[in-house]
Amino acid sequence: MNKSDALTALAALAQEARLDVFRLLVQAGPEGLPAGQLGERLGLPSATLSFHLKELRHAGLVRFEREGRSLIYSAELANMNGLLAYLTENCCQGNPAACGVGLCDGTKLETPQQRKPS
Amino acid sequence: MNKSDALTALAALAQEARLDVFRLLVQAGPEGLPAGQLGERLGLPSATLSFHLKELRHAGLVRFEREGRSLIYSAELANMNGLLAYLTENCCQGNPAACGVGLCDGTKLETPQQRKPS
DNA sequence: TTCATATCTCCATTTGTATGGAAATATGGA
DNA sequence: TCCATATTTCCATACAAATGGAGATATGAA
Repeated sequence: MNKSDALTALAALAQEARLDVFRLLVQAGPEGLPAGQLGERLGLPSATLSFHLKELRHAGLVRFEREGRSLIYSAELANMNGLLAYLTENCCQGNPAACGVGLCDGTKLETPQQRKPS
Repeated sequence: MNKSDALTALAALAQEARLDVFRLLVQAGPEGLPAGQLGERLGLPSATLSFHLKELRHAGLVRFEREGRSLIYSAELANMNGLLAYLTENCCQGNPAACGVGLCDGTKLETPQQRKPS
């Protein structure tokens, strides 16, 4: 995952309809869901849904395959993971053990350095 | 993490300067970095940097504390983790073991359902 | 071939975001 | 008190993204 891909993916997810669609597909898993069902569940007009699905595709976050008259969309989990890894890369000066692997929470550090919220 | 917070955080990260700033702070860890050093390392004019830091703050992704004349910014790692958790919530029909915990890659599924990319 | 279904593309309108110079504010030192 | 430093706020300009109706396209069934 490079910076440009990460930016495209983040921009794709930074939109309510697309975030909803993506999370629904993540939850659906590799089986995926047909476009029509996505639109129905989320209450999106077809033109709007199609626009957002295209954005998600261009961002590499979903794929589709045709099945009869339906297009079955599913999440690109590997790319999602690449994005998460990009965000957390070298967390805490490359000392991931210091703040928890994968989900870095800083709580295990010896000097928690408490700070007031801004 | 609710949807609205997730959207705000994603929108904040979907911008090159802010993504750079945030990753630098994630890497710096709880010690953080002064605003000036961020601007210097990333080549951002002060007004531009300040604008982006404000966005990141409002999104709950960074905090700051004053130290003399400098403002020391650091990443809100707990909120970052909340965002990642929100994205991967109920991955693969709530069967996280099926696709790897934390970083869900789908490779461990019994029926990988290979699909052509779109 | 003709029709119904599923989805997409086109496009005009509306809305929101990024940029950076200039001036304002806050802190600490002389 | 006055100045230098660090950072912010103000603001005009420029650019990008979301929406959804109408019509186009693709598939399968009769």
